[in-house]
Formats: sequence, C-alpha cells, structure tokens
Amino acid sequence: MPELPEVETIRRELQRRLLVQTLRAVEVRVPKMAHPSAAALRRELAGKKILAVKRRAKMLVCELPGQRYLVFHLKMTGQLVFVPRSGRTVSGGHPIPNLGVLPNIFTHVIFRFRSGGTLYFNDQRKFGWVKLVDADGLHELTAHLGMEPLSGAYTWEAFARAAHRYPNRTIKQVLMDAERIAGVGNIYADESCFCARLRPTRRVRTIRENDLRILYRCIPRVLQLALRHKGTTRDTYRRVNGQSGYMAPFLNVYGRKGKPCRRCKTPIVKTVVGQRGTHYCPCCQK
DNA sequence: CGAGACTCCTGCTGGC
DNA sequence: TGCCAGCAGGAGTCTC
Ligand SMILES: [Zn+2]
Repeated sequence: MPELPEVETIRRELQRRLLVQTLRAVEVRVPKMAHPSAAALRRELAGKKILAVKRRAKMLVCELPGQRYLVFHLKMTGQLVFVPRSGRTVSGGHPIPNLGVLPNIFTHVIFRFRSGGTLYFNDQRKFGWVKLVDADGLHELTAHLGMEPLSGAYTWEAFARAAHRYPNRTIKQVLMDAERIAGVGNIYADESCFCARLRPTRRVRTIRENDLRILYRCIPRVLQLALRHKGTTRDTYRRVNGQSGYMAPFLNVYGRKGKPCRRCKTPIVKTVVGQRGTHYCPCCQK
C-alpha cells in the first residue's frame, strides 16, 4: 500500500506521538510478522524508549537506546494506528473513526506504552512485518536501497545514471526499482509518468534526454503533492489517527481506467508493466 | 547478469 | 441480481 508519501506521513505522525514514549508490553498475535521472534520482541522491548522515528524507502525505523532499531514494513495493506490513553473502551477495544473498534481481526501486533497509549499494527494481507535489529541488521535492510527522491542525493546526474543503467527496461520499472530510487511505488510511478507526459511503457533507450530531465523533476513534485495531502487512500491506507489521506481525488491516472483524462478528456487506459497494473493517457503521454 | 513469473495472504468488485 | 475469477499500495525468490 503505502508508498513514500504515505510512509512519510505515518513517520511524521508517529514521531509526534511516540517520541520518548516508553514501551510497556508487546503482544504478537501473528508470529510470522514479528522478527526475530515474538518472545524476543516481548523480552527486549519492554522498558525501551522511542528516541526517534525515521524512514528509509518504505520502511519506518524507530530508534531505541543501545543501537537497537524497531523497523516496520507495511507492504500493501499495513496500518499503524495509535490510540492515546483510552478513555472508555467499547467491548474491550477502542472505537476509531473510520476504522471501527481496535484491536480488530486485522490487528496482528500490539505495542502498549507506559503513557496508556497503544500502537496497533494491522494488516489485512499479512505481508507486512516488524523487525527488531541492531546496527548491522539495519544496515542489511537498507544497504541495497537507492537514493531517496526527496533528499540531496537525488540529482540529475544520479537519476540519469540510474535510468541508463537499464536501457531496455521500461521507464516505469526504473522508477519502481528500489535499488535505484527508493520509495516510488505503483501509484506514483504512473502519476510521475503522466506528469512528464511519458508512457510508463516507454523503453529507457527511446527517451530523449530532455524528456528524461522533465521526468526527473516530476517525481519529487508528485511525491510532495501527495505528501501535502497526507497520502492516497485507495482502500486500507490510514494515517496514525485512523483518518484517510486526501490525495485520491487528485490522482490523474492511477485507478482511473476508462475515466476521462483531466487534461484532454481521452479515456485513461490500463495495461500491465512488470506484473503491475499501469495507467496512462494515450493522448497526453507518448 | 537480467527479465519475467511466481509467491506470500485476504477481501473486494468488475464483468459476465 | 448473484457469483467468482481476477486484482490489489510490495518485494523476495526462483527459473530460464
Ligand atoms: Zn490526456
């Protein structure tokens, strides 16, 4: 689900909520999602403070004392929802606007804090995970990742190098290759291509340098717009307070198959690139 | 090495 | 109207 703007939105909200809060207890309901083990999380997290919440690609990294890191990946349908000290509870849970009562059947790991607050890790499809790692473990999780498109590492030279590395790939595959560019997923790859008026299906070697340069500038623009709107809720993505993001109505192509292009009215078409649904305007994008 | 298919899991829905 | 194959924000692994 969440791509860079959604994960960054969650990071900012978690940072505000969890900073310097102390963990009290951890409940793991789905062991396969917790690493190295449910027992290790229970044992090693109790009493630990959250010193910072950072993001790398689509991972959230909670820094703990002693070079320990609690890392989350939400994959397609993961949610992190924080409920401050519960007032009254309903049938043992916390009623959250738009989400119903937590914990629910999709709640697989629960973090309780000394403050009385609770962080619920929900995931409909159970692809997500949480890992407690040391500095080496964090390095293993992040070392292979490419540049952050909203960071200073993202330069035209680096982008052009990343693109030309695989001239026979489609441009969308380059945008979604986390080893080159971190955090761009299916939605914002399509949206960035629309912004640059390039079909996601175009092979890199056929793209003129100037068009590639336009795409280079489109990616951060698209991501920043989504960030300002707190991300795209298609289905399960939620902010830390349970609210949906506001970006969905502003999408130009993703999920708009058959709907008129906002620019030229031509129906948006859908195809497949790298086993992923791919959307573009056949008139505006060449 | 690179490209593409398959896999993990569950719920929703488009199209018949 | 009802049903179900196919599809869904990600990414690791396997084969060719
Ligand atoms: Zn158009």
